Amino acid sequence: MELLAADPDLFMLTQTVEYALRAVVQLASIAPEASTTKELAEITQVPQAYLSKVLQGLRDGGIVQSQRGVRGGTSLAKSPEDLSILDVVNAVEPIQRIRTCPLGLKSHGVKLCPLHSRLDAALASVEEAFGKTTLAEVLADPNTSRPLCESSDVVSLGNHGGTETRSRD
Amino acid sequence: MELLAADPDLFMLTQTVEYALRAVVQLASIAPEASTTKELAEITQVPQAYLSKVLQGLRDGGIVQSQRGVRGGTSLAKSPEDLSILDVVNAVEPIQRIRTCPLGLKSHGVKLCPLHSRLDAALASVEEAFGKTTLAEVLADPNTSRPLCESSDVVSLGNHGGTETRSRD
DNA sequence: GTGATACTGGACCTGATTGTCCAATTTATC
DNA sequence: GATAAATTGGACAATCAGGTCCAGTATCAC
Repeated sequence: MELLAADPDLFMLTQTVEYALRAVVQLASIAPEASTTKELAEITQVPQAYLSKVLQGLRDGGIVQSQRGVRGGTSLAKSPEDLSILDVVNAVEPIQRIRTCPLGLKSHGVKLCPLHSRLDAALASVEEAFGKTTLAEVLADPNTSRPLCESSDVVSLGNHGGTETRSRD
Repeated sequence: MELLAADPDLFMLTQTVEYALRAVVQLASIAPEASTTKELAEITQVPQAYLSKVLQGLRDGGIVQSQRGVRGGTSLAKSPEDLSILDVVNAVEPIQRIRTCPLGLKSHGVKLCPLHSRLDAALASVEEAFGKTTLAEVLADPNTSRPLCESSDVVSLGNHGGTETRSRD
C-alpha cells in the first residue's frame, strides 16, 4: 500500500487547522446541505478517522452541526457569511496572543518587551486578516480556482458514482 | 524541586523558535561579546542542554559563531543591524510558504485556491514583518521594556556574582 | 422492530518535538 | 604539559500532535 507522505506542517498552521479549514470550506460550498464524513474525507483528502475527530472539535466550537444515523452527516451551523476563517481556527486551535511575558518577568506584565511585542504584532495581523475573511468571501473569490476542487475538471477522487451530496427533505 | 510548567506553544511559533529568538536577542544586546551557554540559559530561561542544541542550529545557519574551551562561548556572527528576525526564524525552522496546492490537485499548481492563497497571504505578511525587523531595531525600541530583562531592575537569575560577560582580548 | 447507515467517544499506536545526560574534544591559563 | 572551562555530538527519555480502530448509539427506511 502506498501511504502518501504526510504533508509537512505549514509553519503557522498545524495540520489539524488545515484539515478543519478544508472541511469547513467544502461544507460551505454545499451549504446548507450536509455531507457524510466519508464524502468529506475523500474530497478534502483528510484521513477519515482523523477528520471525524476534527469535526468533533468544530461541532463543540459551534461551527458545524451533525446528524446521526441514516442520511445523517455534518453541515455548517451558520451561513458562510457569518463564519470567518478565524472562527474556524479558534474552534480547533485558538490563536493565543502573547499577553504576558513568556519569561515570567514581572515588570513585563503589561508592556511586552520589544521582541515579544513584535511577535504578538504578527499574531495580531494574522488574527485580523483571518477575522475579516468570511467563508462566503473565500467561495466567491473570482481570481482563483475553486477551493479544493480541480479548476475546470470534475472531481474524481476515488468515490466512483456516489459523489452527490444528500439533502434532508 | 519546582519544575516550572513549560510555556505552551505560541500558536505560530514553536518553542524552539521562541528559544532561538530569546538567545539571539540576548546575544545582540551584548554584541560583539560572547556568552557561555550557561549564562545564556539562565538569562533567557531556556533549559541549558536544549539551548545548546538550538545554538547548534543557529550556528549551522550562520547566525552565531562559537568558540570552544576556556573563555569560549557563543556570539553573533553578524552585527545586529544585519540580522533580521526572519533570519533567525529561518535558521531554526524555515517559514514555508504555500507554493503548491496541499491537496495535490494538479490544476492548482500555479494558482492556489482561494483558501490557500489567503493562508499564504498571511504567511507572507508575517514573513515580511519579520524580514524587515532587525535585531538592532528590536534593541533600540524606545517604547517598551528591555528585551528579556526586568525593566528597571537588575537581572538576578541565580548566577550570583558572575554575570558579567567576557571579552576576548 | 429489524437492519443499514452514520456519528460518538474511548483506547491505542506512532512519529516528531522537546528535553536530558554524558563522553569526547577543543582551548586558555598556569 | 596539566588542568579547568566550554562547546560538540550522540544516545536516550518524555511528551504531544497526528492518526487508527472499534464498540456503542442514534436515526432512517422498510
